Amino acid sequence: MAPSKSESAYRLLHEKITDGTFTPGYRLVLGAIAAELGCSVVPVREAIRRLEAEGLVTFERNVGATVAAADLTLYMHTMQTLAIIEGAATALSAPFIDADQLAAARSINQAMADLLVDFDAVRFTELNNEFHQVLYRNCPNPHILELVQRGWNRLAAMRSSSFIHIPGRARESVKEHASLLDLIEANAPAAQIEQAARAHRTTTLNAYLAAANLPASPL
Amino acid sequence: MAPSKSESAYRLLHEKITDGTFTPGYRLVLGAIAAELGCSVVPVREAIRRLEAEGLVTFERNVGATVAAADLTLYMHTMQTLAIIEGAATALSAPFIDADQLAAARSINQAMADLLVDFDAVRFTELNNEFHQVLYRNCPNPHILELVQRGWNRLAAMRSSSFIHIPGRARESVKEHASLLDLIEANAPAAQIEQAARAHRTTTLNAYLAAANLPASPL
DNA sequence: GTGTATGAAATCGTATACGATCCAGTGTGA
DNA sequence: TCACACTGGATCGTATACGATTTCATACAC
Repeated sequence: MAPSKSESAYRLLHEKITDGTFTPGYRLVLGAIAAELGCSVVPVREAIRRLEAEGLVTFERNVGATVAAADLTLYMHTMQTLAIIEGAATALSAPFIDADQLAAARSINQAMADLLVDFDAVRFTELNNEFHQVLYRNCPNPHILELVQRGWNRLAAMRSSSFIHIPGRARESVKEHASLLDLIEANAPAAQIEQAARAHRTTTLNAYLAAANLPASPL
Repeated sequence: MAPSKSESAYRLLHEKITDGTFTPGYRLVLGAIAAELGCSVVPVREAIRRLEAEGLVTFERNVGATVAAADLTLYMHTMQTLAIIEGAATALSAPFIDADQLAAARSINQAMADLLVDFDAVRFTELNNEFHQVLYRNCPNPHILELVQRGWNRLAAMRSSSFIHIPGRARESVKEHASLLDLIEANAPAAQIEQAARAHRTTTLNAYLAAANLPASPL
């Protein structure tokens, strides 16, 4: 069955926001979106309400919706939250990661290592996303998985406007990934895996914070 | 200004779901809710979309919305997630907790201790909620605060149907609260506070899991 | 030149209407 | 008795319409 108009509108907006077509601050005008989709405003309103509840857009009564503003601080905050939740997701997923998945993760990480020679920040980021998502693909806790997804969505939405590449981090990142995979392969205790996964994201976060002359994250 | 109909509908439903009036599985019929509120269905639909995005209701196309189902597993999962996020929120808030707040927290905990003599589970739960919320009231990270709130909402929504009191936990809980407050008062490092806050919720969670003959949480 | 009133255009908020879809209960034939 | 097509009612999905609110440009007073 064809998706409902409301669903279509939701997907369209979600995609355009997360892929950077609509940058933070972009004004979402109901009528215009409805016209583009060839539908009325009612389904579009619903879609926007959902996006609002997910934190991707802000909504002001009688004024309208805009793509959620994202300053560096919010970016950091999101990274921080994501660090915590991702750590949990990875630890919970670890017992269910099979050999294929592990191999895929190693292969992605190798591709990232290869990129270090002739660096391409955009491609590196893509691979990085893939790597992380492979790890908790079969997380048994749908609630945590949903929170991780939300975190990544926010990051993606912000990245276009505030992404900075930090020299040297890429190399460390690849190493940290490898260590994490080793832990998982060795069936390390969940708490240890969680700690490693969290530390990895926190280290990245702190690199960003340092680059912006901000104090390091306390966690 | 009077809240919009959409906002009213949202608040009404949110409240009824979280306070247990509408238990999981309860069918939310658009027309009926609209009639009760004296408005049309359009604002009600928007409200339900928001609640759906927050995980409080499930929505099936052409069928309708129901209050999100909650089995014991989901309850546990939510507790687990909350443990992690709450730990972070508490740690981040600690540097901003002033003397008044600390005193308030101690006073609430004392009231909980007093309740142990002539136990009242409902009142104890209320105080427990208050205690936790005092701790991260001025968390500097709005994103984390939002996630904590979401977690509590889910718990509240589920509690009416699946709340179980575990004998003996109350006493330990009060002790753990006191230790946490001591750490905060002593300006302990954030990581240590986070660990204590997380451990507190995880211990509670594991008590529930044990009571249900389920394996303990790995984190 | 600065600040304030005014009005029109843009946009939002919601009611109403109606076709589309689902569901439960009924009847029919094997 | 059971399986299955049918049908009526309940409910959802969306278009359209219009009043309400905001915004911004313009005109005017000081």
